[in-house]
Amino acid sequence: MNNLRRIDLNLLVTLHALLMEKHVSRAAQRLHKSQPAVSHSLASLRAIFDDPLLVRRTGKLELTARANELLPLLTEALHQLGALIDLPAFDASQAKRVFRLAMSDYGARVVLPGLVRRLRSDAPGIDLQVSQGSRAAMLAGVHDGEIDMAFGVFQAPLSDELRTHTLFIEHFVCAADKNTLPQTGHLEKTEWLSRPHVLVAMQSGENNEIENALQREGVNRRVAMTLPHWGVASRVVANTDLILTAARRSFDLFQEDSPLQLFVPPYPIDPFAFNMVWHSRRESDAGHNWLRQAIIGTLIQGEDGQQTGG
Amino acid sequence: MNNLRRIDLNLLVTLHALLMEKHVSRAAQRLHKSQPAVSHSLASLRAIFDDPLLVRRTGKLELTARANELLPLLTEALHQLGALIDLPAFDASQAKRVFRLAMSDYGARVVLPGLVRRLRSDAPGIDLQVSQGSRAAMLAGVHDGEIDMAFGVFQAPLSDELRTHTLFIEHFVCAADKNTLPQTGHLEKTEWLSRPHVLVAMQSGENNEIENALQREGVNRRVAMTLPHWGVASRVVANTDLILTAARRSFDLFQEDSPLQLFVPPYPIDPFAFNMVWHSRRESDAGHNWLRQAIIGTLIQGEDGQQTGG
DNA sequence: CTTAAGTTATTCATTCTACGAATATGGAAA
DNA sequence: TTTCCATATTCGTAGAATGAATAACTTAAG
Repeated sequence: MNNLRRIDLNLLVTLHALLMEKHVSRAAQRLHKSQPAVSHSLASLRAIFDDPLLVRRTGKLELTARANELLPLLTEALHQLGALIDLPAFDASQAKRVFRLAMSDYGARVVLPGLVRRLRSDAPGIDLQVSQGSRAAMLAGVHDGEIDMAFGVFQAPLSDELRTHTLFIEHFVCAADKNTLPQTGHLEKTEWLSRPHVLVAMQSGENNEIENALQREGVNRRVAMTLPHWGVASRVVANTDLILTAARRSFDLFQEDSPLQLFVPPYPIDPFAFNMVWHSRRESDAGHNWLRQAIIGTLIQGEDGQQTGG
Repeated sequence: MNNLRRIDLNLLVTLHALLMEKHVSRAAQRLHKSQPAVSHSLASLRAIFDDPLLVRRTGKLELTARANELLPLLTEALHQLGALIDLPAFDASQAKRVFRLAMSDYGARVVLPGLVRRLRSDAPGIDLQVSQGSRAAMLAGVHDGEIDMAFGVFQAPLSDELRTHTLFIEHFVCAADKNTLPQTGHLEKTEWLSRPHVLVAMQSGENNEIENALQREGVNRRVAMTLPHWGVASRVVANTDLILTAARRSFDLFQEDSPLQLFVPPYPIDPFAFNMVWHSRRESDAGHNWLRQAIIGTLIQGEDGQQTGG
């Protein structure tokens, strides 16, 4: 494909006209050019392909073997380019269609509010069907076409047919009742470890970046409570000495009168990439593209509004 | 495809570089152009596609939905064009391959001598396997891929997947022993009808242009002998009062000391088109193309050497 | 808020080249 | 040969692509 840089692609359009017409003057007419111009192009093409391409035979011009070989390939390729150029732009406001998304409740919390607002205003005809499943199940669904897009934490090297886009990098923050914290608004390692903790886990036994981080440091914390509901977790902490360490975006941020105080964990916890995954066959699906773009857009817009101090 | 004329296709190469790099300056570098040049191209592309294509987002350029939609299609189409350009020319002298041809003995008589000579000198590695069959069987063979090319008299509208090329238009001539003909060297209608005739027919009951012509005129001739062997037929006529009416090219022309005299039939007989037929899927097969071209070439070259006076 | 760094857009003078008018050349037919 | 028709060539020119310089943005840092 590098060689495309070396030649003038417009010559190929002229070549196509020439091979179809088998007549320089008529090809020129068809191209709205002069006969000498097309003759020039033909000379260039002959040099490029190192073949006469058109030869006189009993008065008429006929295709050489090489030209015969080129014609069908050329026709096909140019048709593709032609289709590309007047590909109609996707009109989201008129689109009527259902997309099937798969995500955890955390994903839903992060992705859906902004997206749904966007859909209602810009694409009222687009509906969503959200399902939930294990990472493997979601990927299988995407692969089989039962799911249009999956969201979550997926390890980078997926199947060749799957495409990934990192929507954002998520960090962990801690939350505790304001009244239980010192003036500084955060806890040092020892104080942090001495308090009881709440763990939010979709599935028990799933990869847990928090425990990994503590293990690396050679310390232990007491998990007084485990639950799978992000939204409930932050409410549980209020008016207790419990500490919740969870993905930043799982908190209702900037909530007035919140009894909770957020702070950076005293032990560094690996952030994780939250990804969107789809099948490569959907790459050229205008609607699918639009939705992906919309999701990316709403998440970036939401970024500012959800920014914490750190 | 008409719209391809309206835009500069080279812009699409630039577009591809831009979408791949997501970076104007790097795209320029990849294309060995300056940054302003690519920026200009980007402006043109934005006008053409009526879409920003690349937008700033947290510092980096990102693809719009439209661009995302275009990228895979564009990549595909440009790959095709790239492959087209450095398609290696077919090297007949090195080619090693077998072609399966189907033709009648008349076809063999006309096509093979010149073709085989050409193959031995220019493409010694190309072998031929010639088979014979009814018209329908030959066409079926071509259709199913068991036969690479078929030769014969085929009615114009064949299957959509089949391609036809008329190799030449064949006329009928008469032959008789020189000693049985008047000084003029030819026979008038009554004399011609009064003599016994030889009919060459591949299959009895096949379309017969000669009898058709006579029937149109409302006359009848006596066929004293029918045989399917073109080569033998002309030898049979020598030293008899028989008249042979057959395709011009079936005679060994310009044969010295031939006892036969050729002359134009007194009744006009419809000429027929002798065609080559192949499957459209072979259109872009370099070797197949070369052979077709070789066949056309040898038949045209042979044309002069076989020309009779009329 | 200001400055600095990095990137894209714009301007404009220059260079190139694709273009077409005129014409030469070639090939087939009469 | 001449005539006709089609392609190739020549060459001056108009218009487009190009890039140096620079403006305008955007983000990040001080």
